[in-house]
Amino acid sequence: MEMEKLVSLCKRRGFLFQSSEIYGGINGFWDYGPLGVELKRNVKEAWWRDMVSGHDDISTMPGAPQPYEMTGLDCTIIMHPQVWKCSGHYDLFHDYMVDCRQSKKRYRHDQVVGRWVEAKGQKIFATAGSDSDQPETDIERNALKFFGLRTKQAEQLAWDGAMVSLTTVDDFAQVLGPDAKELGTLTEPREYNLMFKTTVGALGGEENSAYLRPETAQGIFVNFKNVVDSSRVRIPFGIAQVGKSFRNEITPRNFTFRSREFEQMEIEFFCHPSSSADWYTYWRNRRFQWYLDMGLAGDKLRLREHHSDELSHYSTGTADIEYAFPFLPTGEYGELEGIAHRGDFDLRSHMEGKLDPNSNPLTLELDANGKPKHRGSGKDLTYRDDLTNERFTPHVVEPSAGADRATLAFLCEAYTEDEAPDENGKLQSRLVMKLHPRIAPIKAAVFPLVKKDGMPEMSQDIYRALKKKFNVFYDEKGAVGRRYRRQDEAGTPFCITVDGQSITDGTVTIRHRDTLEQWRVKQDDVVAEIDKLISE
RNA sequence: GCGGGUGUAGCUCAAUGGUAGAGCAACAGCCUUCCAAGCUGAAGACGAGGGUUCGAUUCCCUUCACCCGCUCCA
Repeated sequence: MEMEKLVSLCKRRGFLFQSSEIYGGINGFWDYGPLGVELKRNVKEAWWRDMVSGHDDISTMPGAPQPYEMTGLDCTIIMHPQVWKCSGHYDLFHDYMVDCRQSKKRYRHDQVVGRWVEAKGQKIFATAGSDSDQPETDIERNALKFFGLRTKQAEQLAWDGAMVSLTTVDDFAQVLGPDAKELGTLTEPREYNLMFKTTVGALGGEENSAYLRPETAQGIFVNFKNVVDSSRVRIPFGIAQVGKSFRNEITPRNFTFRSREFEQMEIEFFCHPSSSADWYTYWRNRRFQWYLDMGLAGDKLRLREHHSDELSHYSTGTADIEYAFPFLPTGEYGELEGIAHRGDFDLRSHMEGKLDPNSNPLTLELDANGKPKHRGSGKDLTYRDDLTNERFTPHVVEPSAGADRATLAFLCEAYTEDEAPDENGKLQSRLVMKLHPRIAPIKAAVFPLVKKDGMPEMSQDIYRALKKKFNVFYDEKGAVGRRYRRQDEAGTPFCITVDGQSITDGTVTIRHRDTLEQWRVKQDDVVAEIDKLISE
């Protein structure tokens, strides 16, 4: 399937539009149209229903170590800036970069080092990149090469001062980039802030800076104590949240796959350290099965367990659920959801302060003065099991899913071109979105076969009866075959048609989107029949 | 961020330095008793900004977006 065809269909039928399209669009932002909003809502509601509100707190789920509780949360997009400092996002997302126009390489501004040097009457700042093992040697070699000198002519280089960072240089016109042959190929340092920055308060300056969350997870961690204190949940339990997150992706691409504003469906599952590995396995398998149940099947969907050398040392497991999106090269997969065993990293970070992710065991990251780099809340986020009287910092298993990515995968999987017979029995091409009935935007369409003989009236009665429970669509215009085809493109799984026989015996036909089969049911049974068909 | 490509109606595509055409879709009617493309009618577009020109959708510059390849991806 070619991606352009799906993009075209999404726009034509109102699944997805480019954001701000009348102004030329904005890179990395997408809008859901009338059909798309229903689809995405259904995806999110199916997730919430299956993971949270429909979860059985009493029974032991297959594969789970024991019964567990699930609860929800909806927290703000803007939080205290310290949240992101302790979580590690602030440091990781905040860099000044310079690009070399000639070598196409990109460097951290503060990690490029160099020396002022003069030869042949010209003074330049020769540099070496941060990956250099011997910066002094590399700087000299680059300078010699630039001036067209041999190694034995090194005495012609008149050095001015010691090796310093590029941050001390204002005029880039005299800078020789680490991999450049000419001067002035480096761009001005640009701030790469992967978090969206905003200002709180109408008069806010820099000290009032805040960030749009790059993930929903941290809101759950900082509310962990609130939930425990207010809801009578006991460990093990999970807190779920669905909501928007924002990341300044460097290269948004591939339709909605890498968007700058996107929606996450995340669970933070809190458990005793001794059972966290079992819970990790449970969630990994549970989440994989969910996508299978929702219609992503075959070898396009896979569960990829990270190798041990990919893992943080505090994690005993991470797995990605991946889908072979049509815009990716053959054999490559894109991430739909990551399930991570995160140990006690997150709760400890918000108690103690930003932890050094390279330390083992984990310790606070300190600044140049030996003080904590980012101070934590100081609040006690440990948990006391009042049956055993044991106090511990819970471990966390995090199934983190992308709502937009899941929606996109369902759209890709559903897109089907097949053949169906026309009125003469001749096969004609057909475009059909084979969406799972649970997520289909429209559950059923109701048609009078022709617009006379009482068929519209009977159809409208059925439409109204269905509308009380489902999103259904009524259409009486044009040839019935065309109406079927329109619903096929929207992914409507069932079409109900009132024909001549309906008027005499009170039965109507139900047509199945994928098989084109039709069968008759009594008018009074239509709602129950559709309900049954959608729930299957 | 770099290189290449593409931007004309809702979609797919034409043509042109001198008022932009078509097919399909959509809309209003007509006709139709089960699987798109029957009849009639009306409607709808040169991504944005600037320049050259008497005149620019066309030539030039800038910008925005999309696609491909690199780069990046906590």
